[in-house]
Amino acid sequence: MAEVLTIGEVAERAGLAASAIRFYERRGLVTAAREANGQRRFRRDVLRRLAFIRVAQRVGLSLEEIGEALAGLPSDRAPTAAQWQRLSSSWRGRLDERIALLEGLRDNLSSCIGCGCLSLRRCWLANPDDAAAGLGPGPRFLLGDREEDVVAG
Amino acid sequence: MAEVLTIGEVAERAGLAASAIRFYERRGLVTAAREANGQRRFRRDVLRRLAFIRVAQRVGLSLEEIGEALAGLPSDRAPTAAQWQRLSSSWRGRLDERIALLEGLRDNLSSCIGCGCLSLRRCWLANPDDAAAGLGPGPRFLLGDREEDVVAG
DNA sequence: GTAAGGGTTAAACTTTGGTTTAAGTCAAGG
DNA sequence: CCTTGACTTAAACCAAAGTTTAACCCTTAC
Repeated sequence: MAEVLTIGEVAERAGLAASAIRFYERRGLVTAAREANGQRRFRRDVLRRLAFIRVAQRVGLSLEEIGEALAGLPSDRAPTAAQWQRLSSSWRGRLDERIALLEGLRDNLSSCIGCGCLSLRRCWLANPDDAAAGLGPGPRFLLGDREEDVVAG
Repeated sequence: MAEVLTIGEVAERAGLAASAIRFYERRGLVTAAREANGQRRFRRDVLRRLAFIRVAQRVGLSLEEIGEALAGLPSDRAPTAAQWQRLSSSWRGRLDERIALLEGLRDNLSSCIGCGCLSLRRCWLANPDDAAAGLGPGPRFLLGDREEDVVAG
C-alpha cells in the first residue's frame, strides 16, 4: 500500500469524484503535497477527513462550517481518534433538534393539515422556528374548512 | 374581509415575500386572476396552499414534487380538508425514514467517529443509503487509529 | 511516434429557491 | 400637478456544492 495517494486513488477509495476533491482542496478542507510535475499527492489520512466531511454534511453542516471545524485539526499529521470525537460531539445537539422537529412535523401532520390553522402565520407546523415546540402538543385548531376563523386579524 | 387578496396582502398574511409568491405562480404552484390593470387577485384559499408548500418544504420535498402533489387538487375552488390530508399522508413514510436516519447518525456518532471505519466506503455512517440500517447496531469497527486495517482492499 | 490514460488549470455551467434591479403603470392624496 | 405607494415585467443576480469543458502536460504501451 502506497504511502501517499494520487487524486484518482483518493477518489476511488473515498467514493467521490476527483472534481469534488479538487473543489474541497480549493476550499481548504483538505490539503495535498505536489510532485515535481505538479500532481497532487495525498496523505492517507485525507480519507478520514473526507469521510468526516461526508458525515458532517449529512448532519446538515455547510462546507463552510465543516471547514471551520476542520481548521482546529493539525494539518501536518493525522488527527487522533480523540480529536475526531471532540469535533463530532458538538453535533449531538443539532441532531437532537432536527429529530425533534421532524417528529413534531410527523406527529402533527395528520391532525393539522387540512385544518384551518395551516393558513396561519402563527401555526407551529408552518413555522417551526422553535425546535422545542416539536415536543409540545402542537396546534389545536381543528376548525373545519373556513379560513376566516383563523386567518382573520 | 375582502373576497380576494392582492399580492401584498397575501405576502403579509403568508409571511412570504411578494417575489416568492410570483415565483411560485411562475412555477404553477399557485394561480391568480387578473384585474383589468394586470394586477393579481388571489382567492383566499391560496393562503392554505402557501402554508402547505411551506410545510412540504420542511418535510424535504422540492418545489417540483410539491407542484406535482398540488396538481391533483382542484384549481378553481378551495380543496376540502380531506383532500389536504390525503396529500400529506404520503409524507409520513418519508418523515419516518429521515427520522430513523438522523437517529442512527446520532446514536452511532460517538462510537464511530474517530474509529478506523470512518475512512471506509463501506461504513454505514458515511453512506447511509439504507435508511433501515439506521435502526441496526451500526458499525462495529472500533479499531483504533490505523486506517490500513479497514481501508485496505 | 503516437495513442491512451492518468494528471493539471481556469472558467463556464448546473440546479434549487428564490431576491434584486430597472423600467414602467396606476390610483389616491395634498 | 406631482408625489407616494403598490403593483407589473423581464432579466440579472445570488449562494451552495459541485461538474463540465477546453486546453495542456506526462508516462507508458504498442
